[in-house]
Amino acid sequence: MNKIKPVKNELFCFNKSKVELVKKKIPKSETVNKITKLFSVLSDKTRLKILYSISEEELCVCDIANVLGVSLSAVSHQLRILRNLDLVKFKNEGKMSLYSLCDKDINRLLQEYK
Amino acid sequence: MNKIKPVKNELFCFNKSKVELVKKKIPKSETVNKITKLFSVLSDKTRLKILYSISEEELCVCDIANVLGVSLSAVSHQLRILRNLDLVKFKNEGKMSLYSLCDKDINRLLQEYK
DNA sequence: ATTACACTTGAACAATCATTCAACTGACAT
DNA sequence: ATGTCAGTTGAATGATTGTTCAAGTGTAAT
Repeated sequence: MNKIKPVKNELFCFNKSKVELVKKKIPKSETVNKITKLFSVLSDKTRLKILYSISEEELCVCDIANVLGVSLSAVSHQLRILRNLDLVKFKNEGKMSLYSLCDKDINRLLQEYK
Repeated sequence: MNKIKPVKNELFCFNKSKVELVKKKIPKSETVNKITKLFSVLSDKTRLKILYSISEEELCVCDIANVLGVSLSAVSHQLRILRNLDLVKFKNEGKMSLYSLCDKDINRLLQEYK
């Protein structure tokens, strides 16, 4: 109690040579960004379930909403995010939009962790 | 403008039999939770870089902080999250804590997306 | 005992994000 | 042309989350 610690306690210790070596093993920031972005998209329950839903057959937005039990709007918002990452594709059929998975790697990943 | 739409616009369309079929293909909610939790942990740059740093050799917290260029405190907070998911293990050596990866699957995943 | 060191931890803050609501668009049927 | 249907979109809101700051451990050396 009442100890005084005037200086920021963020200082160095470290094994400099080891640190320099390890630094080289970290992927470049562009790669790190891409990976975290992908995992971030996969880290939401609604989006993950959407991907499972359309992994084998294409579905309209309304069907997806019914499968998941969430609102149309919520699904549509999440589909946009999935589209932005090129994880899903869609085609218009009459008034409906039919969505399907368009990334084989993702499908493999999904099946692997199921 | 000024159109009046009194009712909620969340209503049904859907191919009922298809919906019921697809519902069965979605992993049970416990599984979905586990998967999203894992991906969520992997979706942060700091945590991802920590995992890359200690994927081959164990490091003390301070060295990790120096590798990433972030504060000790930030690293420590993130290490706790990684510990909670059993992705990393650590041992005390004198005053230092040496952290290392303890999940082979994760290491494979990291290398695969690098 | 005291001090320094290598962390850990809780509270606070700002930023990000998922969902809802309401309005809008574009296609189709009448 | 009007209305309905399937979906999109923007704004608002509440929740979650990453970092910082400050204080607190526990170990080891003096």
